[in-house]
Amino acid sequence: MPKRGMKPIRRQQLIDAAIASIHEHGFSSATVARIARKAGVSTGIVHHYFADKNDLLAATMRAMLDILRREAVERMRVARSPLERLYAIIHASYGDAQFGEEVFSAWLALYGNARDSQKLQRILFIYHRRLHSNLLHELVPLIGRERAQEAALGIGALIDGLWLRYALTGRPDDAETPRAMTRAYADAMIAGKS
Amino acid sequence: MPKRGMKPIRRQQLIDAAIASIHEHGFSSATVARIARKAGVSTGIVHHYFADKNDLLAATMRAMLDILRREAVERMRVARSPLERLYAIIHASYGDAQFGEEVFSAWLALYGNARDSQKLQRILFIYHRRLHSNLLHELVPLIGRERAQEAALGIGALIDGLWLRYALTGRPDDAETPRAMTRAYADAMIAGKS
DNA sequence: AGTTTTACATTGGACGTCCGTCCAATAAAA
DNA sequence: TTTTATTGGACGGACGTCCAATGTAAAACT
Repeated sequence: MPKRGMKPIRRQQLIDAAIASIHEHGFSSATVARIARKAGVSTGIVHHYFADKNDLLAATMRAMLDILRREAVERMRVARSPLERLYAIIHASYGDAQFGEEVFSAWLALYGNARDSQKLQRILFIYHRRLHSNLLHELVPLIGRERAQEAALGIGALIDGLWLRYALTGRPDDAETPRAMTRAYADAMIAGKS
Repeated sequence: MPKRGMKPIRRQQLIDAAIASIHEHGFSSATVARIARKAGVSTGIVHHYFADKNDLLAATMRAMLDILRREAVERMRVARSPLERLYAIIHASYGDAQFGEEVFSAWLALYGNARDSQKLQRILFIYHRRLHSNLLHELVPLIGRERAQEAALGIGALIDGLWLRYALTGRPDDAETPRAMTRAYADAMIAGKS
């Protein structure tokens, strides 16, 4: 069975299995054995492709962020104005790819357990900084640097908050409602006084 | 040393210790032994006052929600109009008592690990339902039932989102900024068309 | 008031379980 | 023959839970 160049395939399989496991039984029940079994491989293989369990978890989180990033880049490429690019970021933040229920709970679980590991904390910090920076970049030409700061904070928070609500109530099929609400909030922040 | 009626005292001590432990070393490192040691008691006592570890965790979460609830009730008692009561809910949601860094990370950790336990999930669900219901009750007389639904969802989400940001960046000293932003959002939702 | 009894508080370690990690062995492709 | 992929179990450690033993304050009794 063994062929060469299995590395990227197995890594992806294990990442997918990790997401599914966290979703099904929760973070603390997502053991190496369970993840391996769900991926259809033995437990030993995990440590052949990842340094340890935490490394797999970090890779899982990075993979989720990468989906998000790629979708945002793609959508911003075709946008032609700051407002359009702002909408693109908002649209991508509720991207279909990550609007699956599985990715939801996995993301949330890693959120809650980030304090355990320096690595996870760092990845999370990068996500926040990038989202804020992207929002800020489009907002500044619209409303100036000062008000853009607050607007970026608010829009980012609303994205996370709506996300959280949908993650917990488990209604991942409807991505357009939170998108429209976030756009409306952005409009209000842009039009609003001070 | 043992006196009668230690039950409420020890329970509170253990709950406080649980919050502190989760904050310091993360959720998965908050073992029964560590919590007990931080409370200054032996490990056995934990199972004398709580059914098991999960029961202690659930009680911890309930205690945090109770602080929130009491503060909201207190503030709404003196409010005289729907808008004032809406502001009271918003104010209480960033209450000083729970704006401590410790409570922050504990809350977040329990969020992320809610899927493990039916109990935690239920408590979290109750919190969301209550917040939404309270917001809705004050919004309906202002903008009608239909638009109130969306406004309540958005305000609740913004509260959670801003909370999350402050929890992760760890800046618990400034409670007034998120309050003002949430009030501004509420104003926009009330004034806005659609 | 002094003594006994009762009920509770508390300890600290034993027990069984489960987990992450490691490793020797095997198998297949190059 | 060499390299890579993969297995499955062994190992040590950590954790939650349980329990027998001990100490003490309060109540009951004489």
